[in-house]
Parts: sequence; structure tokens; C-alpha cells
Amino acid sequence: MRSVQEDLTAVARIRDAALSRFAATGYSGTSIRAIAADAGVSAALVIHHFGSKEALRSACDDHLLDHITGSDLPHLADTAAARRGIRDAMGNLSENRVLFAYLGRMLTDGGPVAEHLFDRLVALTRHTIEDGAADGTMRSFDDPEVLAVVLTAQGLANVVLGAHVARSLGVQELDPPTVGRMALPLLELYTHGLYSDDTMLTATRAALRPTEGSP
Amino acid sequence: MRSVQEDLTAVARIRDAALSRFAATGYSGTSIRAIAADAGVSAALVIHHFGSKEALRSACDDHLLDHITGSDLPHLADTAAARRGIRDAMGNLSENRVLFAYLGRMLTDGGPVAEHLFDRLVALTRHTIEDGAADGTMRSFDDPEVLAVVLTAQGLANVVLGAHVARSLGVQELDPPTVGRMALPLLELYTHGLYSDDTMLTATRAALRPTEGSP
DNA sequence: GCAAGCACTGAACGTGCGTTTAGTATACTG
DNA sequence: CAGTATACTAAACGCACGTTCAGTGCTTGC
Repeated sequence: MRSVQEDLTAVARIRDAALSRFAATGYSGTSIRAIAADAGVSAALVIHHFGSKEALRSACDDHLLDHITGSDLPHLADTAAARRGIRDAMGNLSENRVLFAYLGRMLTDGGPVAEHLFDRLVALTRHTIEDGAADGTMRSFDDPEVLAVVLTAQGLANVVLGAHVARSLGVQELDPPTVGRMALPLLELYTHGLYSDDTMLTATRAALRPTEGSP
Repeated sequence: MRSVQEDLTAVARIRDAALSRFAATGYSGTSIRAIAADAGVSAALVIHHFGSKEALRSACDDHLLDHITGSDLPHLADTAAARRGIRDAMGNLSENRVLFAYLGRMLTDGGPVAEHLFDRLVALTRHTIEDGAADGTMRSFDDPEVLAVVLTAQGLANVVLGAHVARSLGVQELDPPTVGRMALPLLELYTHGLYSDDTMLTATRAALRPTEGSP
């Protein structure tokens, strides 16, 4: 009962097994011996190749970042390339399912790279919002800074809570047809909104403004 | 350096310390000895009162459910009361900050009660959508089932990813003024949508429909 | 052919874990 | 006032953890 293929190098098998285990049971909920067993090697070999459990986690983080930002790290500053990389990853999400799960776990476990990655995604979202507002495809908002953060968190919700979302929709995992089912309501929501008029919005605007400066 | 007050019973202090620790470092990342130290008791007393670490987790889950659904478990089926309880909790979130953090951790750690709670929140969201559609305050959607799941996940995003959201907005935690800052863009989004017209929506509708049944 | 280096293992080490045990002090009960 | 239950602790137990160590086979370069 091996979780990963045999025709990879031991290092790659260990890394893949670690990604899967870390994603499923968290960093501290995973033992090196369990990873080694999945990869079909001894626990000592894991240390031999990666040095320590923490270094193995870092290697997993790097592997995720590589796949998110295309193929190599120098492109990190290129937002267009990053956007393309993310879209590609969303496209063939079946083979990236473990990576998505690991991303979700990483964001909630608060590893060393998680903050940087979240901030990068916020910046990416903000650029998308500003580009959309510039070319007229998106509405312009009062507070794009906060909107970018909120939209990023919302977008990551289906990654972080993917297991619950899938189970609630009656499937085992977020496979392409299920993502398709979710795309339309999401786009409907992002096109027409949820409320039929702006009574809630204006009421909240009125209620919030006078008390904004009070302690 | 004690995390909880002195004037509570030892049982309550242990439970509060466990909530805080579990929320911060996860279940398997927390030791009973650390919880006991926070509560100012011995590790053996934790076992004496709760029986085991897993039972202590269950007690934390129950405590969270109690606060979410009002005060006692028999009201679990009353959706209106649950909605009121959630709104109250959102109102004075300063004192419930630990509970919110624990909720987020619970949902991603996948504890035994997490699935049930998520499903309940989905049902609650669905009722809200249907009520809103019935009295005209909300638009009616093609697939309210999926929309309810998506909206629930999105709403929980700010709980699960609360730490990242707060840091991205330059604050230490999601305090009331920060929640106020987030309320307006959110309502703007839920009132007018994100896109300025429905080109994306109709394009996706057209692209999705022919391939919906294909493998 | 042989020394060097590499991938790899089984066994062991020390530590911290959840839990158990034996025991003490305190409060209630007859 | 004896007896019993209760709150609580220090110490210990067994175990699983991350990591180390000594060693084995295999490949590579000379």
C-alpha cells in the first residue's frame, strides 16, 4: 500500500509522501517514520537527504512555490507569469490535488513561507482588481486594499475548506465537474451580487460612518 | 505568565487554556503539560478531570457549540436561535476571539464535530438565502444548494484565515474597527458584484454547458 | 582492483509525550 | 470525630518521536 510511484528517485518519493502526509494530518501530526513508510524507505534516509523534519517541510514549501509561480523562483516578481501559473494549476487541478491540500494546510498551520505567499496572492488579487477597473471589466471600489484581502481570503476558502466543501456537495474531492458546478454560482455572485438592492449597503454605510472614529 | 484568570474553577481554567492552545498550535501540536502550565495545574489533573486529551478536545468542541447555538444543546435544531447566536457572537467578537480561532482550527483539523458544524452552517446559510429570495431582499439563484456551500466557505474564510487577513490589513487581530473596514467592501461586493457586466458569466455559461456531461 | 564516495539500513539514544499510580491535603457526611 | 469522597500533585511508566551512529552494498574514477 504505497502512496507514491516507484519510478521516482527516493528524494522525490520522500518529498511527495511528505506533501501528502503534511496536507492530510498537519506538520506535527505527521511522523518521519510514516513519511518514510509511504516512500518505501527508512526513516534514517529521510534525515540523510533532507537533514531534519523542518528542512523537509521547507523543501515541501519550495516545491509548492515552484509549482505556483511557474517552474523556477526567479520569476517570483512577474505578476503576469504568476497569474498564468495559478490559472494553469486551477485548470489541471486533478494532478495538483495534493499541492492544493498542502497549500491549505500551510496557510492554516502558519509555516514560515505561508505569510509571504498569502501577501503575494493579495498583491496579485489587487493587481487583477486594478487592471479590471482600468479596462472597465470590473467595478471600481472604495477600498481596493481591503477588497483585495477579502477576495483573496474568499478565494482561498475553497482550498482551505476544500474537504468540507466537497463533502457538503456529496463528492470525495473537488474534481473538475464539481468545480464546474461551483463556477456558475460564484460568477453569478460576482456579477450580480447577492442582494437584490442596496438597502443593506446604504444602511450599513450610514450606521458605520458616525461610529467609525469612536473607540 | 498565566493565560487565564485565577478566579475560575480549575476545570474551566484547563478548558480555556486548551481552547487557546489548540487554536494556536493545533491539537497534535499542543501538549497536555503546556495546557496544564497555562492553567496553573499539574498535567495529571487535566487527565483527572477530563479523562484523556481526546476527551478534553471534545469538551472544547462542546463549549464552542454551546456558545454558537445560544447556551445549551437542546436548541440545536432551532435555526433562528442559532442565527441569533451567531450574530451575537459576531457582535462582541472581542471576548470570543479565542473561540473564533478555535473554530477555524477545528474546521481545518477535521475533528469529529467539525463536519457536523460545517453542515449546520451550510443549512443555516441556505435558509437565509431562501428566506431572502422569498421576501425579495436577495436575488434568486439557479443552484442555491451550491451557492449556500460556497457562501458558507467564503464566510468562514475570514475565520479560518483570520490571522493572515489581520496581518495583511496591518493589525494584530480582527478587532471591531477592522471588521468594520471589511464590512463595507464585502457588502459592496454582495450588492453590486465584482464584474461590471455579465460577459464573464455568459461566456462561462456557454463554455460550461456543452461539456457538462462529458467525462 | 581498489580506494572513495554515495545511497541506504537497523539499531540505538535521548527526549517529551499521554497516561498511571501512589499518595497528601481538604472538605463533606454519618 | 471517624470515614469517605474529592481536588490535586510528584514521580514514574511505556511509548513514539526526531535524530545519530556504525555499518553494508553499490557505483565511480584512477
